Amino acid sequence: MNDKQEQLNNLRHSTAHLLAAAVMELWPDTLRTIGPSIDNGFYFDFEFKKPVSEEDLPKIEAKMAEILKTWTSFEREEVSKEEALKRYEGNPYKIELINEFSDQGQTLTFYKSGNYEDLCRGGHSENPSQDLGAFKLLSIAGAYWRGSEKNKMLTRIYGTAFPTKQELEDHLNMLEEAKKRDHKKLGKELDLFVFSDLVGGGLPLWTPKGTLVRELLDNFVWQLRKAKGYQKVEIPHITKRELYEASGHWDKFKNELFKITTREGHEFAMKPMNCPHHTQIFKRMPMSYRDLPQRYANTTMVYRDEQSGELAGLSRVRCITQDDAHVFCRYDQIKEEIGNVYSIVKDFYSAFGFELSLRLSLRDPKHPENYLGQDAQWESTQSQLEEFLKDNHLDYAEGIGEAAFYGPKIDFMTKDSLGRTWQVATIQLDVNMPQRFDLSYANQEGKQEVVAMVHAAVMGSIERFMSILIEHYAGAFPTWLAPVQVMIIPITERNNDYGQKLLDGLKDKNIRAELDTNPETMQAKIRVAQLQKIPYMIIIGDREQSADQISVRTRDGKTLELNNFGDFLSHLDKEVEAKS
RNA sequence: GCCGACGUAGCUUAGAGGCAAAGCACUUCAUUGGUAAUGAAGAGACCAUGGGUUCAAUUCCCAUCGUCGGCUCCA
Repeated sequence: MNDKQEQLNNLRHSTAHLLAAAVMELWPDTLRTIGPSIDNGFYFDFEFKKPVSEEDLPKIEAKMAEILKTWTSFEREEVSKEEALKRYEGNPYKIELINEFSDQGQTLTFYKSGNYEDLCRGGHSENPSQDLGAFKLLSIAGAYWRGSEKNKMLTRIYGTAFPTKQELEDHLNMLEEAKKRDHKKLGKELDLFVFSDLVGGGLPLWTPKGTLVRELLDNFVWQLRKAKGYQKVEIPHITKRELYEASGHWDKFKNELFKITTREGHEFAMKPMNCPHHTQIFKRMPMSYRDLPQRYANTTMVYRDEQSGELAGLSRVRCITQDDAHVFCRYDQIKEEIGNVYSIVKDFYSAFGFELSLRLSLRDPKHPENYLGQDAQWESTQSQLEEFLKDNHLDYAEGIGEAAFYGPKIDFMTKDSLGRTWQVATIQLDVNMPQRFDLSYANQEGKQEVVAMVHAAVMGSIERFMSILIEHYAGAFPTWLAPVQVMIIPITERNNDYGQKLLDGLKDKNIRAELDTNPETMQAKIRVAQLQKIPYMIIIGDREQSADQISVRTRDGKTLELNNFGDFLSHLDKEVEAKS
């Protein structure tokens, strides 16, 4: 962490103290817990005796400003366990922390400014009354004590703080801007997907335009995969319970499965993932070492019974379209296959100018019961992924406990418009499923050996990828992805026939074009096309028609320097080919 | 699932214990224009659903469903 970041964290942590001080003055019977700095600000968790609401935030902010005047420093004080416990009589949260810290042999410290002091390990602004002040309380939310749903739910107040008012204002403006690119809002405005109360929450319905974009994306992934020797497979969306008992999914995820009982009483489930189905395709006949790798690609929906409170637009749904693939290979082929997947992922995301961060998702050694297989297996698969990352000089973070229950992963993450991180692509190395399903091949000596399985998704969930893509482009898709690429706008009805001729010409070249013959002004038609973020508008009046020419406006409001229809077609061709 | 906020026309929103409003979109008529909204008229609402309080509930209360922001979970 650099100095600047540390100073910012200190500033925010100090502002969190200030928040707690204000709350304690306003409602003295409140129980304080903890208040760290976070990515874009800070929070503080309280147990209020009387509920507070967002309407109270201005009042708290005013109190904070008042108290701040008296804060000239943060004074550190070392305190004995007994003394610390005495200061927090009646606050079980602080008592729990104090006992825990002192059991670990930590020195207990308090930090005091003005009349407010709090148990705290430090990291504060040196001159609070000068440095603090550019802060804003943002929202109120519930949060479990210490992040466990077994614990009591506390009230969390989120806020943000910056060194200057200007930076605070810029940040708040950014949040406003982000709301405008919210995929839920744009999805409606651009007519990409809808939800229906009758169909149910978390089950998006895709409109013609949205479906088109999904298909274009999936085709792009397929082009990249095809070049690496993948083959398409297809599977049913339900299966007998026994398949998941064999895979281990039933044990681990039975509560999240949509279950079906047939009229004869047999138990089926909607598939929540595809790997077990794919194993049965591999298993259809004896395989030789010469047959490997078998690379199966399958874009298909999976269904998971997510808790209702977790659903969020397209980011978290109950039916997920995965662009899934499974590679069954020999152990000596693992490295190359992982390299192939990585190269597909890289090519795919760079076409959109996405920044990806990588995470090596490892198992949590403290909870072996959450994972299949033996320690030695995990050490081997984890180190293979790590080696791959190092060999390719890739920056990554380690995610302990982020592995799948059957194997470690390399996860690719990106952010939405509000800066929330989401996982998109994933590469998973799995030696457990092949054992469980007895997936083997005959080696050169004719002996049976177990295969390794590489699970790979490029977009991950198409729904989630769409949400991020919509926000990334603020709805203005690049031309190759735009549902409507060209809108033809005749200035008067006299020009409609000429417009139709141009439309036919565009359709002949497989360009997605429409003709706006509404009896509106040209300005109004331009506005509609503009709001739909259509990349190109062909505007034609008597002038263009008589000269057999066109005038082309882009959605940036510029006019293209060409007026020959043929020139425009080759301009489009080049742009779509370049995929940018 | 948990905490909190919110559900009014296709969309965005106003409203108040006593006949439910506006803009956009839609339909019709007029207008035929030069790079982000031509004008007029019309139609469109079980005010999320189910209970309760009240002479009277879209408004107040309770429950359910849904959405949003978090928390938890995420193969």
